[in-house]
Amino acid sequence: MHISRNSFNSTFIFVAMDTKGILSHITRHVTLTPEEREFFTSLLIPVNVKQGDFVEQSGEVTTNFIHVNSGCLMTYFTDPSANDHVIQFSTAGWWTADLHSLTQNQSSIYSTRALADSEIFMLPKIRLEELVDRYPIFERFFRIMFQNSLVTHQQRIVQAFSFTAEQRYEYFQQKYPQLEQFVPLKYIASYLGITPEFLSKIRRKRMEK
Amino acid sequence: MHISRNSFNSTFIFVAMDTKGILSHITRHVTLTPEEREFFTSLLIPVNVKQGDFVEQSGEVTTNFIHVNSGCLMTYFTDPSANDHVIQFSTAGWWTADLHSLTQNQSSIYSTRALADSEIFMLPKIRLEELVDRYPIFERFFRIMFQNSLVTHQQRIVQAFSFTAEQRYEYFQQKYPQLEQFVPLKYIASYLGITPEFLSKIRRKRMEK
DNA sequence: GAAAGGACTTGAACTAGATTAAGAAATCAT
DNA sequence: ATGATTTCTTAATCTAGTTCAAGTCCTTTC
Repeated sequence: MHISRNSFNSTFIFVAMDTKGILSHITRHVTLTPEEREFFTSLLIPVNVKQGDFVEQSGEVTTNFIHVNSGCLMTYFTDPSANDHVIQFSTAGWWTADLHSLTQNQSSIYSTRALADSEIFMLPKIRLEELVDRYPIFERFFRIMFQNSLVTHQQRIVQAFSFTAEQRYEYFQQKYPQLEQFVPLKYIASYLGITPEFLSKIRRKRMEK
Repeated sequence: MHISRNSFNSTFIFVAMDTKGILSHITRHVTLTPEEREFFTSLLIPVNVKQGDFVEQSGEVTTNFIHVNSGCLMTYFTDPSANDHVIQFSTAGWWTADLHSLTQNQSSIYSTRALADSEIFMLPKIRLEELVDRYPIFERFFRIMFQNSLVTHQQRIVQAFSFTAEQRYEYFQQKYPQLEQFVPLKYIASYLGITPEFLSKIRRKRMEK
């Protein structure tokens, strides 16, 4: 999979970064004391990535939860025939992580790359463990977050099996209207589980209507 | 969808039921004090259901988490064309719930029925809220359970888009070897996202090898 | 134990979507 | 600006999986 001309860049840029966004996403679900906020933000590692950079690479063991502060990431799976399948796009406010790799300490089958210049926070797994041990309110936050994520995942499974490609495309447009404007169509096709050629046909058919 | 000859049975049978199984599943992930065990089990509503009975029906608002103590349940989605799609089989030790209906108080799009006579525990949502408020260790338990469930859901999405029907069938046989022996093939086909006719063809092809 | 309904299979015709190959349009590097 | 690389589209051909229709076997019921 090739994005722009940028090659793999392992030199992350560390910077000061605004934590308002991430805190407001958390306090939408739980209430935090100033102490909890302070400790939480002290664990975050802010990183700037450029379009095309890898954030995680398949084959390596994942050690971080990732939160997108601005920009957009894409997580994809490369099958044995070397075909890529986009699993998720993550825009501002989203979390992403390979939970299997993270919890089982096994090498990941997913890669995550930046689709645009992005600001992200990395939260190391061991820091998260300290966090929830010390402040159980974060246990609740992640419980709620995973619970909501499960709803989305279940809907995607239902759709994969009961919707046509065209219906999945319509749903995608409704749910993520901003994404289509800057994500290359081939990645959208991959996310929908179809070829770029077939997405092209669907788009033409819909234009003609 | 029709299972055996049993008709809808809304008269659940309440009985004493062994809580060893459910407690051992929980203590695999977290350690409980005797007080926590006691309080937790006091919230559970044991129910016996017969093969074919509905446990939850689409169109109604879900109010319970469900844990299977013995037997087997099936959760399915009925699409606008009245075709059923099996989402999950739940055997002993599994939890099931429509999290969307449960958290948003909206009517469920899923139905859950017993594929065999089963013993289940129902945990009302409001009781769960009391539980996690009082004993945060259960917040952790459900966080871990949802986290693990997400891994499984993610794998199913990957497979839906990158495996052929035959590969999905092979994976299903490996992962749930006991299920094929008593679950009607048409439900397995539905779970795999194919027609019973096509599953038949796959099975024949594999027999000939 | 006959009849009836459901479960599973088989085969023929069909379709959603893949593959291959090529051209057009957009983007990027120098 | 120009050439090179990538993205998107179009069209022809092909295939995995569906639909429809019929037939067999098994289970349940009276």
